[in-house]
Amino acid sequence: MTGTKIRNMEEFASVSGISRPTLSKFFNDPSSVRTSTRQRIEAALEQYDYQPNLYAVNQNRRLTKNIGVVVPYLADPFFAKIARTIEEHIIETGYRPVLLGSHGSPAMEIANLDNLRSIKPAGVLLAPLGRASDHAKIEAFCGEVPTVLFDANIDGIGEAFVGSNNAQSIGLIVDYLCRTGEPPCFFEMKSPSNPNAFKRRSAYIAAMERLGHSPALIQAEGQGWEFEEIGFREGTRVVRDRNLPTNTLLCSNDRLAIGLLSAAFEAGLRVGIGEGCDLRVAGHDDHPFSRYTCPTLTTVSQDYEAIAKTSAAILLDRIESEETNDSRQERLFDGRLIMRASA
Amino acid sequence: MTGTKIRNMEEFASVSGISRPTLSKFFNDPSSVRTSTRQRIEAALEQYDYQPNLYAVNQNRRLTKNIGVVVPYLADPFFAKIARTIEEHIIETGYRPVLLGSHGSPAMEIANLDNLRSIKPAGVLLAPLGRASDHAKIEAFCGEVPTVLFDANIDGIGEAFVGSNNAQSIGLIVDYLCRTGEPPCFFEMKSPSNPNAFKRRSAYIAAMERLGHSPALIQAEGQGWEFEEIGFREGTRVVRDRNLPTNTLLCSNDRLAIGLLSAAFEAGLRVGIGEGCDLRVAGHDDHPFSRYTCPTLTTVSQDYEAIAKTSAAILLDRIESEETNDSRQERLFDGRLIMRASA
DNA sequence: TTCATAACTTTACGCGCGTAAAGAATTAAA
DNA sequence: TTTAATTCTTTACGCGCGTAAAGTTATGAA
Repeated sequence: MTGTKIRNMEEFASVSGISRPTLSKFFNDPSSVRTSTRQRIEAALEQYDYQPNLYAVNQNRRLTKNIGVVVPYLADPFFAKIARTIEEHIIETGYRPVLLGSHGSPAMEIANLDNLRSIKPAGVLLAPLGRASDHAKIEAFCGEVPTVLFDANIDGIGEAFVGSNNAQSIGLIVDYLCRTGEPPCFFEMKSPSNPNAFKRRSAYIAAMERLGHSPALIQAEGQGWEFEEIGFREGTRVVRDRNLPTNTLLCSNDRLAIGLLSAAFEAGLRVGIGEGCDLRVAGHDDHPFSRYTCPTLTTVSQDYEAIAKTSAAILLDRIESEETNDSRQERLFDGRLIMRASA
Repeated sequence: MTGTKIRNMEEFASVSGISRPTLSKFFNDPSSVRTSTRQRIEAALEQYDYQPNLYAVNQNRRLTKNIGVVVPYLADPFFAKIARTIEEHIIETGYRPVLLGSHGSPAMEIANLDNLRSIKPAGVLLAPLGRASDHAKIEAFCGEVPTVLFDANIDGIGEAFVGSNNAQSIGLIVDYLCRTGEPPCFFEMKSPSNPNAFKRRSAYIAAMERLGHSPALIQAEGQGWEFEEIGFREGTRVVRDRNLPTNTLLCSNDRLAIGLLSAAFEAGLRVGIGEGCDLRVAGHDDHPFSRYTCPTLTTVSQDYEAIAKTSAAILLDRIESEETNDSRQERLFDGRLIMRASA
């Protein structure tokens, strides 16, 4: 890149001594040209500053190298982290990730998909909002664009689903809590927007019954994605009323637990496993902030890496094999117990 | 949208009875055609499902309607929030935001700018990493694409800078802390990557001297963007050594404070303003999680909304007036004291 | 050396749209 | 009603690249 700017592929062809069709092949897939030719082109690229015009390229390709990544809420570090991991895997394979957040709004989720449609993505990785999502429109989108769902499942929609094995992970922490103290009651939202929440509730009930305990649910009012706020509000109420059936609370997710811990702290309750503690609190997800709560939060970590890697791999496989799938696979990954100070 | 799919503008012209050049004008700027014509087109758009091919459109335009938004770290809720606010303002004005995070890596920051270059953005809003950034390459980029910096300034680079008035906001909280208890010492990173950190340090020193106190700095070792971890580590050390010059700590940002609070909690120190408290801790930024720390964190909130709105407005103004600016303006917004329980 | 094959060059067309130019139709003002 | 200004239609070209077809050159095995 000695600075000489090249305006188009024609011009680059003349300065590099390679014909334009060959250059076109090269830019689409460097390995599709002879090694000696590739080296000549790469040498020329060192000298001249040229890259194909993205818009001209994509206009003539039926499907682009873009891959949409849509998550419910980008300001949630959990989704920011998993989205980032997915992005890395996509880039490695030579595709271009396009990251979009829906900010908890079903309308924006659909708007994001519409926006993606206009950039003709090769495929989309979608973590849907869940119950609030416009299922019909998402299904229509999946009919047009190869889409793999992750994190939250919608039955039958998309090429595949990749997520956490809530039955296993909740079972894991229920076992742990029962083994080390009083059986937990389950702290969740009354009308959660995420399908995982329902799975976790069922998994909690099943685990409790398996161990011969009777399940108990504490359900917080509130809508939307301000989970900490909801956890704090309901936590304050629970602590004030002091009519808990047990001293152990298992939260449906870490963000609720963060709010709950804050409420317990304000009320002067000691949370933890030691002597003199009033309450045990556990979460689920291993949220990035759960290491810094007071006390640090015992939780179950999802296998981010595996979920990100697998969902990207399945999508790319579907894209490159071009086969319309008949078998919609569901891949679930086990959680891992993260023991900290809160339970 | 009765479902009849239209393949291109030509086809839409024939079914709508409007000539293609007029349609082209309409899609570029609906107000550029007569009202009656616009209504006929809009009526046709209701019936037929058509939208111009994004790639064909942008190929022929010198500059697109894309606006890049680059932040240092998308997994930081602070940046996620301000980026979101900026996105909203951009969408309102009919442009398309393209959100990119640099994940703390200067190389990725440059890669993001290179990626943006290839989509020919009309302009870019950039919150640079700061000291670690490749200033030369950023400057070169700003020479090609109208760029407004926000959050972190790099002297002389870009069309403008929009950020917080650190002198004011730090002064504000130093005043408050001195008024209500012991003068604070300043808790920060020894080699911070963000230019705001230096401004805040200077502002702290200036405020202390103005009030006749001698400033004291506590500088945490550590690199990168894991501020909570760094705050926790250094916090643990500080608490263990117990050689603080004062019982009040002002943290350079909330994420350091979150780590510090966690360390204080683990060490059994009582943080807060009441009787029997060992320590007061304050932060800066009003991080989304600072409402849920234990105790809740007293801090200074940045004026997200104004920073987002103003930086977007200045950029759009520059884009639409097409004038190469000679006067690089810097706009700073005052912070607001958020009094909570920690100080 | 011979020859089949792979890889290349040359030529040419098309993608969907921006946009310029010239003439026709509409609108608003006189 | 006449006239001038807008706004439209028609026609045509170009953007930068994908890609097909036919001919040419390079490659490597026999």
